[in-house]
Amino acid sequence: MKRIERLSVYRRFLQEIAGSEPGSVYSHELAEKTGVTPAQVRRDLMEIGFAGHTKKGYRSAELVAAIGNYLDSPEGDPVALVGLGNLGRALLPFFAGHHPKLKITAAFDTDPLKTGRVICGCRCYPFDQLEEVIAEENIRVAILTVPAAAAQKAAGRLAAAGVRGILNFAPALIRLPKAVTVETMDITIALEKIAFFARRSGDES
Amino acid sequence: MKRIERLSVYRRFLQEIAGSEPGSVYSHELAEKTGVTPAQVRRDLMEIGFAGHTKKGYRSAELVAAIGNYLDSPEGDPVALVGLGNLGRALLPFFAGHHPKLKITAAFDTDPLKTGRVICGCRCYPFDQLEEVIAEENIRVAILTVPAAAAQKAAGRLAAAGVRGILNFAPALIRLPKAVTVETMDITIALEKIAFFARRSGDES
DNA sequence: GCTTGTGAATCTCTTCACAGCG
DNA sequence: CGCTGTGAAGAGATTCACAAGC
Repeated sequence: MKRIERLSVYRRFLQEIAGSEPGSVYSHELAEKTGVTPAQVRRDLMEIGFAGHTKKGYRSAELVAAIGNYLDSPEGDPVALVGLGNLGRALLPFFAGHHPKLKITAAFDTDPLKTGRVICGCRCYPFDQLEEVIAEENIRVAILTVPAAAAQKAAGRLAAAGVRGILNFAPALIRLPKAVTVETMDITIALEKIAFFARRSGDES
Repeated sequence: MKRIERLSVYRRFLQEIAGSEPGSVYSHELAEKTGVTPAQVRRDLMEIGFAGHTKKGYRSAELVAAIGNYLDSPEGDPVALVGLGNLGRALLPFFAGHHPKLKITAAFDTDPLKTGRVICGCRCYPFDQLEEVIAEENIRVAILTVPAAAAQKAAGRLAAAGVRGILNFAPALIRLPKAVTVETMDITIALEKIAFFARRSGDES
């Protein structure tokens, strides 16, 4: 559902301007600043049951709260990071302290040189302890940054351990029961797509 | 267009199994292995004008060639990497030598400590030389891994320098003339979405 | 005049289902 | 038979367009 992503984007924009604005936004402002149409903004907010006021728009602070109420789990979600290669290690500082509800609290790797440490406030465990730690910390969300060949197996273990959502960076198809949400961010495929469209538009050379 | 992504995925699968297969694939095999429906596979291949043979499926080697012919620019595309923070540096080894058509050939950063070097076969330039190097190497595709606050400005310079497609990792809306393709991979928003669905399914605690 | 809220229309993408063929 | 190719139906998501309210 794309609406969920848009709601995140609306919220981020509202938080960025918080303080320096009159307390309300119109659908066309929100739309303009987030790259969608005004009708879409209104439809999205309607869908989560948030009402505005004719002529006065939507109260910003309340809207942020409403979106948070809709999207976030109240206590926040601990996140596991599986795979401490280049990409995995780069993601740790990306999230460290940046998000109020999502925190990477445990990382896993098979390489003993990488485990036992604490990086960016995140404790690194050997891969063997995956089930144990996930159960202990009640982790439901994971980021997967292992090599493609190891992805399906790791994902299966995550799901079996209780994880319900996986953000997968490995260029591999992951097959899991549909109760588990898997979103694959495949950088190579995204680049191939972009190169394709880049070639299409304004082809000169 | 999602079809482009699926074609990339089909190709990758076919390349992975190349050699260890009978030379042909059926739409249902390809579908099964890439997570789509057989009808979709047939429709996609039809759309790029690749014909199979009733009862014998699609010739693998020719299909790979047809997809390549459709997707790739024949000479390959040099890619610029803008921003050598944690994420940018992690992407260099990710691509180094892994893709026959897409190679990161130039990287840029404002920090003089990071420039002047060659990392993973990619030369690092100061940000000032962006226009110059992009013109010289005829770069059309870029990956943007600068902080959100710098993203719009950097994207604008890239577009002005001739870049036609940008893969943006900065959590920021980028506004450019529509002749430039921008695809934003927003990790935070993807995680928020996954956490949302993770909470929805199998909610127990 | 300006907004929001929303049914209806539209557009886009996916799947169905079957003719045609080896 | 079992498979491809594809028109037609279907499902989703987006936009239109306008009533209602300030």
